[in-house]
Amino acid sequence: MPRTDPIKAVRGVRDILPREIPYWREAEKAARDVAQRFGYDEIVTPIIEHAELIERAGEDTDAFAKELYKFEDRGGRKLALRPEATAGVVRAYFEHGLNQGPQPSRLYLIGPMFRYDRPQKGRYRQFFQLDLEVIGSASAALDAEVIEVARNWLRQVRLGDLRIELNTIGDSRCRPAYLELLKDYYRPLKLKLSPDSQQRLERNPLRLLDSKSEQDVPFRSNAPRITDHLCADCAAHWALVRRLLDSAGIEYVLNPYLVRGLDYYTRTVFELFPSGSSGQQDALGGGGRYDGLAEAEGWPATSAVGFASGLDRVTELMEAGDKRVGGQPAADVLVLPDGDLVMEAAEVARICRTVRSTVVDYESGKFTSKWRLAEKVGARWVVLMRPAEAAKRTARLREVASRTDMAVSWEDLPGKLA
RNA sequence: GUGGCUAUAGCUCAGCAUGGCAGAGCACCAGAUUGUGGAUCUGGCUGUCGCGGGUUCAAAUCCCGCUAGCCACCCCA
Repeated sequence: MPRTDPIKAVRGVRDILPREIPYWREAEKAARDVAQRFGYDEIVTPIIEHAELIERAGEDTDAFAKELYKFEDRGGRKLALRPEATAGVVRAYFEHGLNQGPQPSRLYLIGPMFRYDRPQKGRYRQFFQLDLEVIGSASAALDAEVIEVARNWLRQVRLGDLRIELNTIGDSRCRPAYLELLKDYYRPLKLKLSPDSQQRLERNPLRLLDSKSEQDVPFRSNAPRITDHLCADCAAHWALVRRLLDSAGIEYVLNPYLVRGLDYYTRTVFELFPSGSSGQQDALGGGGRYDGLAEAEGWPATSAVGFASGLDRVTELMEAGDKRVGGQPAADVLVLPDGDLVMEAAEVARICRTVRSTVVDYESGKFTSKWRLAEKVGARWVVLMRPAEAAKRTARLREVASRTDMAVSWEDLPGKLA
């Protein structure tokens, strides 16, 4: 028989091992707690959507062209694995008439997203996001609220030491004129720009502002700023968002070079970073207002604002910052039979389990060395069973920390352990 | 998608330049010892050396291809 290769995980996806699970649980619980306190309802949408739903949002960006998991199902439908939550949530909002209820709808979603990207640490092809969306209101107060929810969540998972970067990118009334100004500024400099930026100049000039290339950086400080060219409504909105954040005691830094990749974004954009970091790939999350998306997807024009955060990175930082040694105990009680006491040990474990989590070490082996296992399991008590005692339905109960040791009848174990 | 680095035991890695018996620490298993305990000592197990091909008497080592991970870029909806 030829040997077959063992089948490994698909490129770019990963297993979340038991050691990491407590952080995921904690992050999710904190998200639900905070979201619910602000009146957000959970929504679950499918992982697969019509490819067109996703593609409408950003037709000619690289991201959608190259990084979308796209396939045909057996019925010939062109489908995609969702690369983000917003498009699906907005679809569901209209499709099920949430737009007919009280406005706005405050929604949150936790789940896996998929992008066919070249993998790196913290960048997986399947990754998990917490997503918040407030659909059906243009109020600046909601821009600030979403930021506050995001910040409170990160605080609750001990990542509250944040730098919140904030900017506005105008709307369909004032941005086109600004983009022309920006192009006019950069065109004479074109040959001095990086090759990437030369390409972006006509197609997506906003991205020149957040280029990381050393060639490009010197020119941007003299570039026109959107904040000097906002229409009256956008300027008022922008001022109000900042006032609301100020009065909420939320600190932020204005970053005139913070932009978002897609056209449907309007007005407020923001990103949250751990305070120490500077790299853009360290972002814990980001979001903004997207008053143009609903219309791009064929629904009535509807204002909305949202936030998304990668749970993979958040849980990674939670774990890195966790001073506690060792994991959660897997069980409180370890039953340790000495010799052939399988039936008896199972019965004693069943008794202990009425009050405490309990495991039995059924493996035969040197009795004395089994103490190590008690430590590894994190047990607080060990129940020692020897044949002579077992015959009388008694055992020795030892408390690991205090090293106390007493003879106990099986029936008294729950009382002692409680 | 582009460029670079890497892949050897469950984990962290040495060995590779200059081809010649597959190694260490940790972990695991067993034994001894410590008042039945985390320490110490002794012994042991664990390898398609990422995969495939080539060169060679001989390949973990050199060459080519592939796969995967990591770093930077790109992207970040």
